[in-house]
Amino acid sequence: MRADARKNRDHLLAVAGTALTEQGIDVSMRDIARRADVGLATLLRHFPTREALLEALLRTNFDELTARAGELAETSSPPEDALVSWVRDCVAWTTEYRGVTVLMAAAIADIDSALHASCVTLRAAGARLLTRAQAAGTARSDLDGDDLFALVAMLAWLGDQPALAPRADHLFDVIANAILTGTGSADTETR
Amino acid sequence: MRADARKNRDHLLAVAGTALTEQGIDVSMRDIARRADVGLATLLRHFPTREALLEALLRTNFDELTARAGELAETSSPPEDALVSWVRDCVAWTTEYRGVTVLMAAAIADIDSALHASCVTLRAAGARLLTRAQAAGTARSDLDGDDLFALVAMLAWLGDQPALAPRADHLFDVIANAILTGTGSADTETR
DNA sequence: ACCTGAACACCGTTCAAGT
DNA sequence: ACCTGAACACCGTTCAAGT
Repeated sequence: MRADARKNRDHLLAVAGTALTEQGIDVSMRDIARRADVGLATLLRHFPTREALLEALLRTNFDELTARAGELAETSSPPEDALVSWVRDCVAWTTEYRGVTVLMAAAIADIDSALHASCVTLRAAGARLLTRAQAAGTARSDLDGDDLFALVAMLAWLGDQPALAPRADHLFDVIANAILTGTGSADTETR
Repeated sequence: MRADARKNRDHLLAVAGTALTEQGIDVSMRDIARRADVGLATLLRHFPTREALLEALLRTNFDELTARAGELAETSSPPEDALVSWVRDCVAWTTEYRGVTVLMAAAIADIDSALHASCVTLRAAGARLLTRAQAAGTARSDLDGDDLFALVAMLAWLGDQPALAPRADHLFDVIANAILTGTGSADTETR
């Protein structure tokens, strides 16, 4: 990449970051280009879709969350605490980018989305923590990585809705509790 | 209202109904007008916003759900069964109108939304069933009408996301179970 | 190589002009 | 009273033309 292009790209990412956190995930691409004093077509040449822009912007966050899952899996703390703590981190992170949850929910099933790989990695990281807690007998045995991803998405979505957000913390506890309720009540309920 | 206007209105509602179920809640108002062979401005004069159109269209559904809550509160079936059954009905209904959940979540806090009153009524209906189950000691005591509304919204939203929908039924059971887990585990968890 | 203005097909809002 | 075309300010996509 040419030096001027690289500089342009970095500048676009910086501007996009503030625009997205301020206005939410739905800011118009035109707006971002305007803020960066750049033609719309230039922005789109660097990042052909909103997903591509987000992928570049959120890569760090995704990597951090994945790394954190790895650390938590190594520690000696109880597996169920590690799991809940990680889920909490995931949900908390999304509040920074209002509306990102819907894009992630779409990306996990869309091979062509620029966010697809990151979402799949995230799901796998969660699945490992979940399996570990299940092996210890402290998480419901009838959940898998897809379920956990969906539960995280639901909680993140909740925080995105201004009218429902006040209940987000409380319902986080309720659902975390449900995940950890153990296999006993799960068995009686699924059959 | 003049007879021709009434006829126009009914026709618009019929067309909008099929358009919304087919394409989801985000169909363009222009599209609906086109389908109805009517100017866009005419559609907007009858229904100035998307919410207004939905309010007219979904009034019947809202009324049915509210009425059903009333019936369930009267029956001799266990209060917890009534509650879960009603929540299931609510969630199932929203699958017919893809995307309606986000609008409802916004409307419950927006006095000016045409959907506000219907959402408030729905929340109250759910709260009554919840209170009844709590009085019987079969639902978590630390939930209120807002929590229940949010939980229903989360489950409805889940069904709206194609990638997550396959888990919707299973997670419905998980969350229904969490609502009914009783006050015991709730107490240990909230303090 | 990289950038950009402009044309395009869309959207919802608004209103003056028609019947 | 009720309807409507048209102008408006937006959006993301696409591409020929510039440096």
